[in-house]
Order: sequence, then C-alpha cells, then structure tokens
Amino acid sequence: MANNDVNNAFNDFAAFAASNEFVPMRELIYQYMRDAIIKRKLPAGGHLVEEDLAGKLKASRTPVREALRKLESEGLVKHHRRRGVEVRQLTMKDAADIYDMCAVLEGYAARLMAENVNRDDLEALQNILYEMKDSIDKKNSKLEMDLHQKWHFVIYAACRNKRAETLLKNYNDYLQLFRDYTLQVPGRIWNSWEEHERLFRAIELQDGNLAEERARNHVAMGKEAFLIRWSQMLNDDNYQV
Amino acid sequence: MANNDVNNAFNDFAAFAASNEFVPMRELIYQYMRDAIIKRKLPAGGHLVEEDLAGKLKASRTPVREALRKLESEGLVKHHRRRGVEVRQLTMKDAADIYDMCAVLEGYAARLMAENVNRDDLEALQNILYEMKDSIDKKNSKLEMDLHQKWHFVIYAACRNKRAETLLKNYNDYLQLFRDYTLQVPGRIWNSWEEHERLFRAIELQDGNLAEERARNHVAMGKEAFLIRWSQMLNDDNYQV
DNA sequence: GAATGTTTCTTTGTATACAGAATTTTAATT
DNA sequence: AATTAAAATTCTGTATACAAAGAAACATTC
Repeated sequence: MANNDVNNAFNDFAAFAASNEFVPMRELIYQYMRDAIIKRKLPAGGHLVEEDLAGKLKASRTPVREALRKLESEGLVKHHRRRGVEVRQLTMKDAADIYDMCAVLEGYAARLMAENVNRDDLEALQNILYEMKDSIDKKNSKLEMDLHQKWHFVIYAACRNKRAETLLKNYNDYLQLFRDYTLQVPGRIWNSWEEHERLFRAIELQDGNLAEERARNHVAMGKEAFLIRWSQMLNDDNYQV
Repeated sequence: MANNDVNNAFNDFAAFAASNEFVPMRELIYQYMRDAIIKRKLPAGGHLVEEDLAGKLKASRTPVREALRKLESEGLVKHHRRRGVEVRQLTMKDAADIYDMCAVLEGYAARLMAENVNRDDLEALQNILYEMKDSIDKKNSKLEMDLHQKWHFVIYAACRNKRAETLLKNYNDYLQLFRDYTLQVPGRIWNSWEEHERLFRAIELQDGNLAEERARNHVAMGKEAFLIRWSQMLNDDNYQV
C-alpha cells in the first residue's frame, strides 16, 4: 500500500482544536479528518496509520480510532481487517450516487414542507432567496455559498424527519464541494437560482407533487453540470476532483 | 437516570461470539447490542455503563466503546457528554419516519431497477414472489419473513447505489420487526403480497414512474397498518412496541 | 428544615501497554 | 540469482491505567 504523503495535511489542527474547547478529542479529529478527506487534503488511496495520526494530532490512539470508525461508517475511509484504513477515493460513480440520494431525499423534504407549510419557514426561504440573488449580482461567491446552504437547510429541517435531515446535511457537505465545479459551468449559477425560485413557488402553493419534482430536478441539474465539468476536466489533463 | 435492569439481555453473547470467530469483538458487540435494542431486550431509556457491559460481555471497555459509538451514529443510543449512553426509545414518530425513509428510498431503488432491468434479477424477483405466495398459503410465517426480506434485498441491490442499498438494509431491520405487528392486521399479509405483485409487474414493464409509485405505496400501506396496530395496542393496555 | 458548600464516588475520556497478525527484511539454500 | 525459510518489524486489536468531570452523599450554615 502506497505510503502517500500526509505530512502537511494537519498543520492547523491545533488551532482548530483550540477554537473548540469542550468538544471531545474524538469529535475534533473526526470533523477535522472528514473535512480533510472531502476537500482532498488527504491523498485518496493513502494508508493511514493510527499512531502516526495520533502523533500529528498530538493525541493518543484511542480518540483517533474512534474518529476513524466514524469516518468508516460514513464510507470516507475503508477498513481492512488488521491492516488499517485507507482513504477512499471519491469516484464519479460516488458523486453520481450522492447526487441521486440527495435528489430523492430532498424531494421528500420539499414535498413535506410544501404539504405542511409554516409561515416562518416560508418567509425564511424567501428572504434567503433574495439575499442569494443579491450575492450573485455582487459576485460574492462566499456569501452565495453560505446562503445556498442555509436555504437548503431550511428545507431539510422542515420535513421534520431527523433521519432525513441528518443524512441530507451530511450529503450536503459533498455537494458543497461539488459546487466549486458546477459553478464553473457557464450560466449554471443563474439557472440554479431560478430552480430555487421555482421550487419556492411550488412550496408556496403547497403543491407537494410539484415541490418534489422541482427539488429533484434542481439536484439532477446540479448532477448534470457536475458530470459535464468532470468530463471536461478529464479531457483537459489528468485533473482529479 | 433510571438504572433499568439489563441483566439477562446478554445471556447468549458467548455463544454468538463463538459462532463468529475472526469477527472483531467491537463488531460482535455492535451487532449483538443492535439486535438487543431493536428487539427490545434492552429497556428503552436505560443507562448503559461501559464497564458493566464489558464485564457482562467478557471484553474490555475499548471494543465496547467502539460498538457504542457505532450504535450512536445509527441513532439507537444517545450519548450524553461525560454521562454515558442511554438506550433510545423508538417512538411512534420514529417508526413513521423510518417508514417514510424506506418509502422514498425504496421507490428510488424500484425506479432504477425498472429502468435498467436485468433478466436475472427479474427472474429472482418472480421466483421469490411465488415462493412467498406458497409460504403464505402454508402459513409458514418464518419462511415468508425470510423470503420477504430476500425479495426486497433484490430490489435494494438492483439500484446499484451502495449508499442507498446499505441504508435500506439498515432500515429494513426495523421494518422486519414492525412486520410482527402489521401482519396482525387482518388481511394485511395478502394485501402486502398483492402490492409486491403489482410492483413486480411495474418493474417487468420497465415503467420507472409506476415502479416508484407502487414501491412507495407498498411501504405506505405497511406504515398505515403499523399505525393502526399501534393505536390498537395503546387502547388495549399500556403495551409498548 | 431548606439552601449551600464540601467531599466522595462513579464513570467517562484519554493515554499507555502488550499480544498477536500481517508484512517486510534478512539469511540460507539451491 | 532465484527461492524459500526464519527473524524482525510494524501495526492493529484489546486490555488496563489514570486523570478529571459530573453526580451523589454528606456536612454545614442560616
């Protein structure tokens, strides 16, 4: 197993840990590594050695193991019996599967929200929608990203199904990353905004079927943009997402 | 926190462990406890102490902790910072949410299967379908349960989305348990069989929309039967599922 | 007797230790 | 030089140890 370089992927852990006092070490390590893997700071296919990690993170093996177990159950890391863990490579198939899961679950959430609208949630959705428009106009992409996430989180929460909400939030971390690519597809950002608006209208109309369809469509369009960008990159050079 | 009785919930762990050599202790403990919690052998709301469990399971705290962490990420157990874990009570809302998740995901799986049918899978589905009919006729409910699970697993696998498949299998353990109740609703077992048949026809026709609709409907009918039984039991006495 | 402060005890969170499986290195043999 | 056997090494899996957080019990004050 290749012993890929992992050396400078943990530079700012100490600062991260310091800013999260009272959070148990296992949780800090989990969050930090999850981010590092999703954001490709850790080389895919790389072999992780517990004691190495413990050393780099200035912790003992116990919390490191606990973090690895959690990453494993999420599929970010693959465990080989008695041979340790390997950072999983996110393939195009993985990305497609994640988009599909999101499409289906977000469709469900949107439907439930539409069928049981609540004035406050609706208002929140509308406000964020127009703040988003503004942030796109002003080309403030950091703000746009944050608002985009916030907008979707309102829907996730509105389905009142904690399991769905947790899963969606989890998958959303991937989608957030994928957006870096989809937004490079010309016109995608405005199309995306319009999809949001259409979804909002469906929810406003309390039309569950339509809301589900439009939520699914929104994610499906994102998936499509992503796959387009992906194949472009494969053509450009050997760029790996 | 009530220190409920947990004493004889671990009687047969040794046998279970012996029959699963080479499986790591953490995994054995996880599986065993998962089963115990789902099947209500562990009192809901009960407080679990790591060292107690380790003692009862004849293991050390380390694998016990790892198992508890995994149970936690699945929501079967709730973790209170520095106060240990509590067995989660499955409420009616939980059951309803799980049914909803299954409906949505199974709908997705059924759609994908229909849209990419494969002769072998279709044949497997049909064979099990008729074996199921037979087992119902012969009132062999153990066999019927097994076949029912097998049937659904074919669909789960056919969507070729590992994430969806894993989730569905996971939720299916709950549904399997819930079926003990839904099958007490008169006529439910035959209705259920017919729902399967209709779903099968939709898949055979390669009609993705119809397959999705029928898969959802099947789960929704199960949910309805479950809720009926549940309210009956609440009326009967203080029976807790 | 209620409210508050102090001590003790329990139990988690993390560190460390040790045994044994898998792998690699080294040595020996052909 | 290639092949195999043996030894050494590495790293996981599990056990145990210890520190400190939180809860419970107890004492103290009003």
